Amino acid sequence: MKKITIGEAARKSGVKVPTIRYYEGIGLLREPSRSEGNQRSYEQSDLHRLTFIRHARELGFEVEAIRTLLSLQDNPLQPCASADAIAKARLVEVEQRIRSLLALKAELEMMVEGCGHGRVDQCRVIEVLADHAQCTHHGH
Amino acid sequence: MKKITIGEAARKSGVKVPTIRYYEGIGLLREPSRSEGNQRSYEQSDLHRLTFIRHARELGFEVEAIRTLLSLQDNPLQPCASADAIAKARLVEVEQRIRSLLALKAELEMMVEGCGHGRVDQCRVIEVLADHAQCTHHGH
DNA sequence: CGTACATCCTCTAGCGGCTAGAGGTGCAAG
DNA sequence: CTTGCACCTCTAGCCGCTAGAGGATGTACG
Repeated sequence: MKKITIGEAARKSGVKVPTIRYYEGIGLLREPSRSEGNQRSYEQSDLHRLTFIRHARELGFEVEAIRTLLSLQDNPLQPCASADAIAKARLVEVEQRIRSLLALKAELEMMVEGCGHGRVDQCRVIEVLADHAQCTHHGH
Repeated sequence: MKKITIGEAARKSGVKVPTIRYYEGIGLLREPSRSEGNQRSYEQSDLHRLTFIRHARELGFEVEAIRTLLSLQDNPLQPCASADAIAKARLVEVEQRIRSLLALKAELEMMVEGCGHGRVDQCRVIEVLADHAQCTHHGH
C-alpha cells in the first residue's frame, strides 16, 4: 500500500485539498493516518469515498443527506429504503427547481425581448421589475 | 403622508423585517427618517423600491446586479443597455442551470427506478453514487 | 393613569459549503 | 544545501440572509 498525499487524493478524486480537510473536519471523511512529518496519508478506500461524496454533491445532495448515504454504503446489508427516499426527495426538489427556473426563463425572455435598447424609462427590464403586475407568471 | 413602520413595510412589500434592515445596511435602501422614539419611518417610494428588490431577488439577480438595476431606475434618461446586459446574463445563467438540472433529473430518475427496494448492496442509488462510470451523463 | 403586550431597536453570531490567506514545516530534486 | 513546492494549522471571509439576546417604544384596554 503506497501512501497517498492529500494533493494526490485531490487530483484523483476531483475534490480540492482544502475541501478534503473540510470534509474531515465535519466528519464525512475519517481522519487519515499521518506520515512522520504529520502529513495526511490516504488509502484507496478514501479515494472511493471522496469520489462518492463529490458525485453526490454534484447531484445536489446536501452534506447531511450524504452523511446518511455514506452510512448506508457502510452497511450494505441494510434495506435501502432510506437511500431511495433521499434520492426521491432530491428528485422532487430538482423537478420543482426546474419548473421554477422555466418560469423565470420565460419572464426574463419577455424582459429581454421587450427591451427596445432605448432609454431606461422605456426599458421593459426595469419596468417589469418595478411593476410585478406585468409578470406573466404569478407564482412568486 | 402617513408614516409607515418597518412592520407595515414588510407586510406590504413581502420583504421580512430583518431583511429590510439588512438591505439598509448594505446600502440597497436609503436610511429612512425616524420617529421620536427612533423607529424607522418609511414612505411610499421605499415600498416601491422594496418590491423592486424582492422581485429581482425572486428572479435570482444577485445583490450587486440589483444595485446596478436600481441605479439605472434612478436615472431613467440613461440608455438601458446595462439593464439589458444584466438581464441577458441572468437568462444565460438560468438556461445553463436548467440544462444541468435536467441532466441531474435524468440521473436521479435512473437511480430511483433502478432501486429494487431490497438491500443496500443491490441498491442502484448507492451504486451509481459510488461508481461514476455508471452515469448516463458525463458533463460533471 | 397604569399595565400588558406587540412591535420596534441594536448588536452579535450562525447557517451551508466551502475558499482565501497568514505564517510556519516537510520533503524531494538538483 | 538550498530552492521551491506541497503540506500543516488557524482564522476569517464569502452570500444573503436568519436567529436570538436584551432592551426601548408604542398602543389598546381597564
